[in-house]
Amino acid sequence: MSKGLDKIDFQPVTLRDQVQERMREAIIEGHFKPGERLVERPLCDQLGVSRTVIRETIRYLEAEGLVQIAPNRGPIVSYLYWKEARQIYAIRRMLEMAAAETCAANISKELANSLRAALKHLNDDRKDMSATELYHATSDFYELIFSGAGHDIAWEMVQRLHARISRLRSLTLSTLERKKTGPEHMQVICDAICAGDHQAASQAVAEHLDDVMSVAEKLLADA
Amino acid sequence: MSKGLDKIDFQPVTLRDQVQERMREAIIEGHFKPGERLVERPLCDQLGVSRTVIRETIRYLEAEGLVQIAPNRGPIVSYLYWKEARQIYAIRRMLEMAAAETCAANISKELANSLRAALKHLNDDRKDMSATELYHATSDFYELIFSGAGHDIAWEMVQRLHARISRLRSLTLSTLERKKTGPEHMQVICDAICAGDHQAASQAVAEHLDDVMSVAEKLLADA
DNA sequence: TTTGGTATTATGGTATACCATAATACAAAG
DNA sequence: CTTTGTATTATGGTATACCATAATACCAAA
Repeated sequence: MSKGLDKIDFQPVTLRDQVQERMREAIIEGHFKPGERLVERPLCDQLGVSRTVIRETIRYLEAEGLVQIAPNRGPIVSYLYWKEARQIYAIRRMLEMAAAETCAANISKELANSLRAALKHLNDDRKDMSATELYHATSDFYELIFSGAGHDIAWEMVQRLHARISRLRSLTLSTLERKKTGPEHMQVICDAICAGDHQAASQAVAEHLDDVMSVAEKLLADA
Repeated sequence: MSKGLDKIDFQPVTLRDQVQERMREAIIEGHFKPGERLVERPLCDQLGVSRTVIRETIRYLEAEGLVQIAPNRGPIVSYLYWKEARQIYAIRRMLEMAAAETCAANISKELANSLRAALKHLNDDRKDMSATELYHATSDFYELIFSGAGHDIAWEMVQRLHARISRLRSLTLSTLERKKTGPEHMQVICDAICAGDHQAASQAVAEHLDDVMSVAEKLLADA
């Protein structure tokens, strides 16, 4: 129990935040297709907010890389080519390997339990989870790894990178039905980290991402 | 020679772009101190633009991590603690090592010449360069490495990370007078890459960053 | 000195109005 | 029928004005 009263850190959820969240989700989930124009005034009507809010949101998403500005045409949903996806996977690979390694080195009883719990939750409820729920559950697992490693900035970057390629995820999921190697890999990763074997942890993450990447590559046999 | 006429890809430099550039520079150069409030209307007056532009700019810089939003107080220049700077250096280290390695593996005569030219420019004109010019010249050198490696997304990330810690740069420069190991390290890096020795290149980059990092650490003996 | 109220300020949010440009449609001329 | 020029429309870009709220500072009273 803390002495005195806890500070109330009520952070007001601004309209912007909500709009940002919704538009980001919409892009990630594929409701807006790559190249699709994001015309401001219709968006205002749809979301019931003013143009200012929409425009600020678009600026934010532009910085995140989800939206591009076509000169004299306005914002469009970013295209994603293999050329870029490949780089994104490579960066994620580095960041995740480092996080797993450090996390394994810093492993504690509690952290190990949290990791196992997250994985168990993911495996048990996999069947009756929507795509978004599954995404969040997986994300929770990885977040534990990054926070366990003290790599919160890297975690933020990974999330952003992930958002940019997440439109592929719907494809990979639907076409390959997750190939079932995903969960296995995660189990191996979890075990290695909990055992404090940083080398094995790093290795397991690398293999997992190589796998995911090769699947994605087959799908993007375009530019 | 291309057949017919080249497409003119005139991208209009919008007001936003200019304001973004100027505010980013101002933060990076330390004209705005960490924690300083960025009050919108005075900024409008100073820059001679409308609030809309300022607000959009702030959203963008917020996504970049240079600006934070204090609830019910508005935007402030982000604080920077060693806890975060350390992570940023670590990430940069990974990305730059990878870029140097790949660049060395892909080395060509022309690329080697460009690299050497960039470094020569940097060394020759070092004395009569302003801090910003020196920054840009250094940046040009690294950009060659990243583009030579085909890591343009990583390059973008490195630039952003660099912006966030660049306020330290003014400190490191002024207090240690650049210790003179910087140019030496860059020479080693350049030589290794041009020789196609990817292992040495990667190693040289790592050493350089370890060095920079240790300098920064001494300065940020705070939180 | 502490309490309480008031005035100011900055912000988030909204609504418009205006202009320049790009796309489109359409009409006129060859 | 094709080409050229023009008019319309949609849109992005910019600038202002307005309101409600929260934070702050300041001042007066107990």
